[in-house]
Amino acid sequence: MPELPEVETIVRGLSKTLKGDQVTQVQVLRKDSIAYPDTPEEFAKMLKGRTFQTFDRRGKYMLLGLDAGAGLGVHLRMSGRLLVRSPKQKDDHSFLRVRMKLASGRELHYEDMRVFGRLWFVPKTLSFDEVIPALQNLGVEPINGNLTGAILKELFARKTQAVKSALLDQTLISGVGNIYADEALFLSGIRPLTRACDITGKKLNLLAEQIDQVLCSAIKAGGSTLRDYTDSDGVNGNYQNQAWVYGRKGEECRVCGKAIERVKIAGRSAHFCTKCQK
DNA sequence: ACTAGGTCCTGGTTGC
DNA sequence: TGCAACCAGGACCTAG
Repeated sequence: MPELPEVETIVRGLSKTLKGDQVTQVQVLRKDSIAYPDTPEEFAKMLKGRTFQTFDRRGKYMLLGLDAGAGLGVHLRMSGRLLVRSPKQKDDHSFLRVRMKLASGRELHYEDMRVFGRLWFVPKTLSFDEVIPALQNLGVEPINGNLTGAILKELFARKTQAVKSALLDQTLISGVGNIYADEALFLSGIRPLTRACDITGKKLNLLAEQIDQVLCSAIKAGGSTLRDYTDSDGVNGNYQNQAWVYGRKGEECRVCGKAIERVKIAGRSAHFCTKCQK
């Protein structure tokens, strides 16, 4: 499940390999994967002939700028992948949802087992924000020092929900998902069920710092190794091997040795250490 | 205004 | 061994 670091890694990869390449043919194999325009035919027709120029990320959204003022938005959700493939490669295409043939002779594949991810074509007459309304409501980018304890204090001031749920709310903070939320809470010594508004200033400073830290470390490591995640070259990242709590239910805490607990919070699993997190 | 829960989707896991 | 039921999870929608 790609979160901010994985999306950032993919965008950086694509900017190196895809810049200047042109889409010569578009094949939509699963119409559900297209969020805009309404029909796959329109999507294919509009995207055909466009050239990739810029590569940006906002939260977990990829924003790819095309020539003639157009754009392509991509959200991978759970299991989406955006991969540059050589047509000679004998890959498993069972999850291929959109195939984009390129002038370079390569193919850009959108693969997505669970079909939760979406692609948006952004015509020159509209902005990314207009085509993908959720972009307008995204919260603060939590890396590069953007997120501070003071900001968290303001965001959490009236939030009675569990801090874990607040961290996953993309309108508060954009890009944090289940893995890094659990990891940042562990590193901050905060239990995921703590009400967001009950966390003190000092802890909020630490939490802001750890969120930034854990995301940047993952970017440096090339993103997480997850069930469904690979970068744009199809190479696995390697962060997961270092996970403190995520996916480690019943295993020993790397700090104190106590068994890692897992609970459900608002429908999401949360992993934590009862001794290290108070 | 805010929060919790259901929904989508499919391969993997669990349980009978 | 075989098969059905259940599970994971991000964002969106609805209900309370």
